[in-house]
Amino acid sequence: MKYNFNDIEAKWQKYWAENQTFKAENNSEKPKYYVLDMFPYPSGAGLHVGHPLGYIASDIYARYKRHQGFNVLHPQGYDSFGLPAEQYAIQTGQHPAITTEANIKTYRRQLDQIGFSFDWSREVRTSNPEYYKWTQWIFIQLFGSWYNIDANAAEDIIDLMIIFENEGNANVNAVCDDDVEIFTAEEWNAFDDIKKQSILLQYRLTYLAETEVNWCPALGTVLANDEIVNGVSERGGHPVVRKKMTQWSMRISAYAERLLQGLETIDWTDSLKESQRNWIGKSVGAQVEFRIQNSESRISVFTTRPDTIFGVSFMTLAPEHDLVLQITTPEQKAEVEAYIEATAKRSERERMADVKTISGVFTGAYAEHPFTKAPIPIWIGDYVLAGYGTGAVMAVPCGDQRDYDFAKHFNIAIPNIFEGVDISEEAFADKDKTVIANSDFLNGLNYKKATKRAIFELEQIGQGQGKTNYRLRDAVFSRQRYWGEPFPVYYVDGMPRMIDEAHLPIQLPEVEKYLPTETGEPPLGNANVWAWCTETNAVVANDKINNTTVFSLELNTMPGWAGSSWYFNRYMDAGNTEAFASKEALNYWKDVDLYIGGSEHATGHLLYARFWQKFLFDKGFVPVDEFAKKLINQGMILGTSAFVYRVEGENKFLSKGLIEGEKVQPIHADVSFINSSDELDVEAFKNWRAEFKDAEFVLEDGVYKVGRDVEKMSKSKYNVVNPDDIVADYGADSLRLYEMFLGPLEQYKPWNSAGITGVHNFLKKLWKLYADDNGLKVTDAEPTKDNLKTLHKTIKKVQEDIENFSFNTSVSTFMIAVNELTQQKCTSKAILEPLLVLISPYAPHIAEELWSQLGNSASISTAAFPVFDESHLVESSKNYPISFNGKMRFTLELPMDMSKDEIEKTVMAHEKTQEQLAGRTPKKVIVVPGKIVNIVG
RNA sequence: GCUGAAGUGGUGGAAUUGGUAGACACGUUGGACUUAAAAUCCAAUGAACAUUAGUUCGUGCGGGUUCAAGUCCCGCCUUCAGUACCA
Repeated sequence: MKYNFNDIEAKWQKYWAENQTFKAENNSEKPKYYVLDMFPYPSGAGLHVGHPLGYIASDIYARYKRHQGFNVLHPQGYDSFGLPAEQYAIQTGQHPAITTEANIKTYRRQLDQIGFSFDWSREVRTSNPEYYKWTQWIFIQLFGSWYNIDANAAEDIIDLMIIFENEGNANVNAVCDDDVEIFTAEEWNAFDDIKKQSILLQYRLTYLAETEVNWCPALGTVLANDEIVNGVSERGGHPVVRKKMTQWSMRISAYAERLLQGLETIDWTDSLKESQRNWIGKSVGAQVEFRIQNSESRISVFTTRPDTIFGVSFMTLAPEHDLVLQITTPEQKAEVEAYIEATAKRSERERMADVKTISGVFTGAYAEHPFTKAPIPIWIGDYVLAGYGTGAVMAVPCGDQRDYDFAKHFNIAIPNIFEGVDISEEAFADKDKTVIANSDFLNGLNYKKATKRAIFELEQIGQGQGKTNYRLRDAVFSRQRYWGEPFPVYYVDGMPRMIDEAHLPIQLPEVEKYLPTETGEPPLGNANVWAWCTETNAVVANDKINNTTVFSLELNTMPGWAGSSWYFNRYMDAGNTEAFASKEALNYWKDVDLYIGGSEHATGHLLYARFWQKFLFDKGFVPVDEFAKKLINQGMILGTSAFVYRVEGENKFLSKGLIEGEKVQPIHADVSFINSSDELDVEAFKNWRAEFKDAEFVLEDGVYKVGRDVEKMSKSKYNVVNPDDIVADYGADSLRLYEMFLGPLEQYKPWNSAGITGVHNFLKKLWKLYADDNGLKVTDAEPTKDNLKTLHKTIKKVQEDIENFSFNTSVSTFMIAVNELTQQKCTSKAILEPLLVLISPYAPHIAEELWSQLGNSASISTAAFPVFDESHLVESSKNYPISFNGKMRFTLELPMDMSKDEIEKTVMAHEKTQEQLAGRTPKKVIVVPGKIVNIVG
């Protein structure tokens, strides 16, 4: 019998699929366990060896939990809406659905051959209408809800309307737009429908609002900040302008505090929680109102240092601030307008990057200090961001370095309000050491007391109150793209209405072109006929052929994170057509027990998903308000790129050792042309591309050496290693073991195919332990003491490793176990059978094959995890290292049951000890039973 | 700047949390088998000196605590990741 991995793996993959071995049941006597991977976007390039890393880890854990007797849910699906398929459609005209379908086929084939224990009967695809029906449904729920701060939960918008009808909105404590007007019940009832709708929109959890965005006219879409480089689009280099657009937004800010608090209840990595905390950016302080001289308006500022209110010597407004043009004096008008224009030209990113330049303009206007009534000059400056707080600051130069720098630069006074502190060189911002001076009623108080007092006094005169501010902004939810979820929205008199749930899903219409329309509408505007919606249940909608648009439909689509914000709930009951999942399924599975994925989603997907989950929880649709108990970030597997060096201006390549002092241009060479000694297959490289065909190669020692560098694996860097090749050459089990063996799961590490022979050899040795040319070697022989010791040592270590997610060390443990058992010539079934169960999460195919060879008819995945028995590890004696002054000298074997005193006596009487002491008397003897004896002196 | 993580042989990485540093694997060297190669097996492999024992030095750097420090404390350096004019 030979270890023929290709046949074995194909055989068991087929068996698992046919027998639905890993199908999870929605009700079971067993305890539930839900292991989830972040689902992939099926890109056209297929999988590289880096992608399966997290899936292998989660698969090991899922298989382990099955052995432990859990009912394990381990699903997989596709985040199948996304930009690349749309880009491809723009270039080729091929419908993104076709591209996506083809890519998914490739992904599925690649995943299948690695032998994952996914329950494919629950597969989800975010681009399937049966799936996005429920994404649209959740959107409708958000639209129909508002956030009640008193209840600290989302509530039905109808309840809010009832309050408005009965008592107006004066006492409503809601998260809503800042500029909501106050009205009485009578006023509300007198409003017309449009007015009512526009007010409600200011309360809804998803709402339409004018948002300032980066608009790229050439691409016809909004760009995120990181898609802009030096003021032009990253893709194509087209100009980008700041533009106000009406967009859907998600009122995630309503959940800021709960998103922050919830972090305490979940077992996620500290770095990830910290990222989310920073992103939410809570700061506690006060909102202060400043009167403006000769004006009815007031400037509202947020400050974390109300204790320094007497140190204010100027105010700064963001250039975009609403009041700027209103308060600017005629003398300063020209200068201010020039400044505003200059800053508007710079992208937000440029402004952020350039922190050193101090710029600003005096408006000519003065505010009035709330207590001293002294005039305070009002400036504008681009170091104040319109998007944070109120877009205005009270500048306290003695207590804030930026204010200090600004004051110095423009020669503004810097009054000192701190006791015993020198501020001639820099501002003093140490809250803990603060004692206030020159500040009227705050004199002599520390930071904490002064803050409290200042807020109290501000409240007394009606010019401020305590306030908590969050950095977290509401999330823009509209995209001018084709390949995303359509909104279930139509417009009547400019007001959005939801399409009745009965008509969901609103399917994507067919379009000729995937670009924006000539009139600048999003791609969905290209649809000739798109008929869906209903006011009085009649079919009405955009129909360009008959020109019968009755109610226009929303033409934007949802962003990529819409579908991924709730998919974990869909897996619980993926086929349900009545609800996104049944109550029974949701109550049974509840939440994800273990979630594995990349840390790059820290402030995107993982925050939005928590937000939606909390919303669904508030509305009673899900039983828990955090969707994932534990989360692990797998590191990335990087590629080792290879470089050849072309002499500039010539078609001549120098070997790595010869480039010193030469002007060469490094060019990526495909890593498949490189052997394990970094030598280039020159012929293969020449045939790669026409431009290299006639190139000259300067060798060293008869070979061409390439340079190497570790980079992200990517097609464009020609450093991609395809798992298909590894599986063909070494088998899926080798790939699985090797990916784990490479290093700690969370770590970033380069792929290096050279080492895979190590784990492959291990699998061959494992096979040989069970079978040789004459067939199966396993017997019913009684296990020896050594056999049992090896087995139980391995059980203990492997169990600990899996529970700590140190999968890399258990691979070593297996190697040691197999080496020991081989040396012990172990053939005992009582040892070799449980050993297979230990190995099967890591290398399921070989384990399953040998398991069946041993005469088991059911899959190994139904076997129980072996029980650790400590008694096999207890020894009768132990080698004690004997050290003198901390330096190891020799070891002595002593019985385990010896007492401390007896050990000391025996050691001191030993001839080697006497030899070492050479007649001297030791000062001290330290005995640590089971560990070491140290003789000092 | 801030936050988080990490610095151990030629390489990837172990070290039961303060107890014989370098497990396991790759690589390298030597050997066996073979006409030869591949495959397989065996041995050596942190450094220096001694080449028989052995000795000394070694976990980014400098201190400290301890009988004993990769591990704990203080002060630095470097790398990676995230984030950034947040009032």
